[in-house]
Amino acid sequence: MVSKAIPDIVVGRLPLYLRALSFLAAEGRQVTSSQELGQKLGISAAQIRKDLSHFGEFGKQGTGYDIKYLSEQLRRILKVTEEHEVALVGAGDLGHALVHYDGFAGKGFRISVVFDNNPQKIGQRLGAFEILDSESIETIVADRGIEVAIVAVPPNAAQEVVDALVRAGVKAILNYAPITVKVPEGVQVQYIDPVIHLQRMAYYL
Amino acid sequence: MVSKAIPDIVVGRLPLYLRALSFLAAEGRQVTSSQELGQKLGISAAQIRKDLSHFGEFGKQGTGYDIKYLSEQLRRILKVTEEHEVALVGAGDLGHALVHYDGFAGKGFRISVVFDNNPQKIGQRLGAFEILDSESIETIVADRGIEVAIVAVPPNAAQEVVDALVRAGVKAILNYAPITVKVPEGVQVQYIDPVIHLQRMAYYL
DNA sequence: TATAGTATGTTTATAATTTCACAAAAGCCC
DNA sequence: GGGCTTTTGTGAAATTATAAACATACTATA
Repeated sequence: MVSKAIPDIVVGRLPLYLRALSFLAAEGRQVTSSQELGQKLGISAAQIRKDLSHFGEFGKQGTGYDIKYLSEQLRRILKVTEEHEVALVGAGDLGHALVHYDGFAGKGFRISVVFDNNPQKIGQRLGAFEILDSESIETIVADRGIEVAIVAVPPNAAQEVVDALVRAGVKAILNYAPITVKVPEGVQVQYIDPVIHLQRMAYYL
Repeated sequence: MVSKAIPDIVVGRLPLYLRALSFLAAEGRQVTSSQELGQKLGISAAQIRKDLSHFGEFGKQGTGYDIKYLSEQLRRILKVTEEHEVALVGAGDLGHALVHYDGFAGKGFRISVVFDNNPQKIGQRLGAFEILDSESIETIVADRGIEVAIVAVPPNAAQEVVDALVRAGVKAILNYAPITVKVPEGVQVQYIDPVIHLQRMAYYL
């Protein structure tokens, strides 16, 4: 395999493979195959092999993939071997849920600072965190070298928050606000909006 | 345009168009173009026109699209003109956030019943709802003819909950639990897992 | 050690998706 | 009204993605 640009769609599937491997590992399994993984994920075995082949050779013919080894390799490829610090902006219901979410553990991310612009909330505690003033995003996020942020604010505040995060040097933003935000080249945004998912399914009802 | 099977990927973009149109409408705009929409969404103008052409002709040459009219048409196509009742399973932090989320209003969905399996929570109130026993999912969801559900329970309970929802006749499930669940033909599942999105972005850091 | 059975990695073929390019229609302005 | 500009809807072309097919390598077993 020769190093070339990897299609986004391939990179997008790697976390799914990693997640499936984690579950197999949790069941005490040692080895799996592209066929088994594909079955679990609803993806063809050929596609999984092809996706992995972009990055190297991780399996053994006749046997399959060592779950622990492939997981390690995927974590390395995805750069989630160490935990990235994450700045959370928005200490509402969703922010509350995210701070208490235990699904980040061991997956490469750790919320390490929480901001809100509501004077009633600033200085209060949210889980283990003191809620900081959104005004200080630029300085604090930049000082700590945080590259990843989650935006969980109302839609009308989202662009403003994103702008501050970008100025602070954040390179990856997970946006729960249901608006498409503008960011400069080199900054990534992904969106989570339950309405979009529900509407996609409603078409087929 | 001739009626044929519409690619899923096209259907998947329609909610994005609808969302962008809603924002333009909220700004008081009357008319837009494929170019403007594309710019806002990061999608090419040609693709938007081609996507829409699967369903009919909604624009006017030289002018563009009437925002109100196109929104109506998209809502009709997506079957979100009326609000679908949604069953929410899981009254934890995430369930709490979803019940209080105001983003569903006018988008075609309304949470109308909440379940949990924790005896401490059953019978308590969550927002406007009394939390019902998950054991009663099958009867209550079926009786009310609910077709859409949101699963916000821990991963080890998700498959079981999904099975109950399927038996109750649910046809569309939005799953926040980070596992791929098995459902029979004809039942749709979409997933929301922040870790997947964060890991996708981490690759490019 | 030979044979049958598996499962990978890669090549080839097929399918799906996106982009391009342009005719036709509509608005605008003189 | 005529010419200019804009923007749609849509075939054709280009690109990208998926699936199929297969040679090779490894395991197990007799």
